[in-house]
Order: sequence, then C-alpha cells, then structure tokens
Amino acid sequence: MTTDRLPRAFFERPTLDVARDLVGRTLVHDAPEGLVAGRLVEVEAYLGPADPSSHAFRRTARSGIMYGPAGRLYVYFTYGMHHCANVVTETDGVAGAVLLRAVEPTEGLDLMHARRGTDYRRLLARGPGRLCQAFGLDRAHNGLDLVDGPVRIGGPAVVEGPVEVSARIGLRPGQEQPWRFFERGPWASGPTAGASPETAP
DNA sequence: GACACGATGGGCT
DNA sequence: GCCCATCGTGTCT
Repeated sequence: MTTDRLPRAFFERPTLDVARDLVGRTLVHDAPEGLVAGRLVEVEAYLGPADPSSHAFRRTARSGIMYGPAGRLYVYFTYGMHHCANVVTETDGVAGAVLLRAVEPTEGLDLMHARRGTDYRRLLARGPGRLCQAFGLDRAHNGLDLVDGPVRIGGPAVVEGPVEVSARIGLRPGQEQPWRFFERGPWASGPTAGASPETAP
C-alpha cells in the first residue's frame, strides 16, 4: 500500500538505474493538512559533471545536495513560479538525481484539487511544476530524507505497458540524452505522452 | 551590485 | 502551437 518505503540502498545506485526503477512506484506526502499519493509515471535522470544539463554540472551551493547522500529530496524553484522535485541518487560524494515529472494521482484527490485550483484531474500532477503544487512541495522540503520523513516512495513498480525511454524535455539542443523514463498514457507530460480515451476529469 | 537565463505552465490563437 | 510572466541562482564586474 502506501505505508512502505524503498530502502536507502535503492537510491544508492547508478542514477539511470534508479530512474528506470522509479517508474510505477508510489509517491506519498503525508502532510499535516492531509495525505496525498500518486503513481510515478514519468521521471528524468540528471547526472553529475559529465551532464551539461544537470545542475550538478558545476558544484554550487544549490546543487551541492546532489553530491550528498542518496535518498534525499532536492527541490528547487525556477521560472519565478515553479518548483521541481528530485530524488538524490548515487553514493555520498557522487552527484546524481532523478527529476519527478508526473504522477497518476491515487489518494488525496480533493487536497490536490484544492492546491492546484482546478477540477481537471488529468492536469493535477502532469509536469514537474504541477506535481510539486499538487503534492504541496516547495523549498521548505529541500533536503528531506525519503527514507525517514513525511515524503516517501514505496510500493512495487506498477506499470501499464513497457517503460519507455526518450530524450529529456526542455533542454538545449545537442544535449538530447535518452534519459527520460515514462509510461505512455494520459498522466505523463511532454509531446510523446500519448493521451488515451480514459481522460475524464 | 547587476544582469542573463532557465529541468515551466497557463492562456490565447 | 506561440507567447511570456516572474524571480532565484549563478556568473561576471
């Protein structure tokens, strides 16, 4: 159900492996105002100094957390209005993180609708900014430990169909590494999301 | 200090 | 599909 957690060893692995294995898992935020949960359907891997698109391409005050212990949240603010949530991977000292891009909402739908201010279920947590808004995640959650904290990831990987791979979204040309892992369907974001008939609000 | 630029999303065409 | 708001972060002066 939603009470189990993946162990730290799960995150303490190569970033691409963690990213692929996160698709289908359950993301949970047990906040004071209520619990919300959803099934991860889209993630992207961001590596260290070898990945020009990664914040960890250069080690700075902000990106330093990507070099730290695995299993922590890395939440940052961008475009003046959006938050993006990542999971830190690799061993302590090696940079890596997985961006959480979309989930299929499963629990706490009312709270998510209230936070998002929309009745459209399909767009509750489709895209990294919407996901953070629906789950109530902001910079206050930066650094939280998924292994021991209000935000957790657990459950078996439940995937409808194959885990597909594509280039990451929204990056500069020439950096199109196939490091986006997703389940095709109405809940994933991006041009290859592939909506299905089952999109009722 | 100043400035350029996003791992985006919402609204309009 | 195109446009652009909006501000924290990084980099340069």
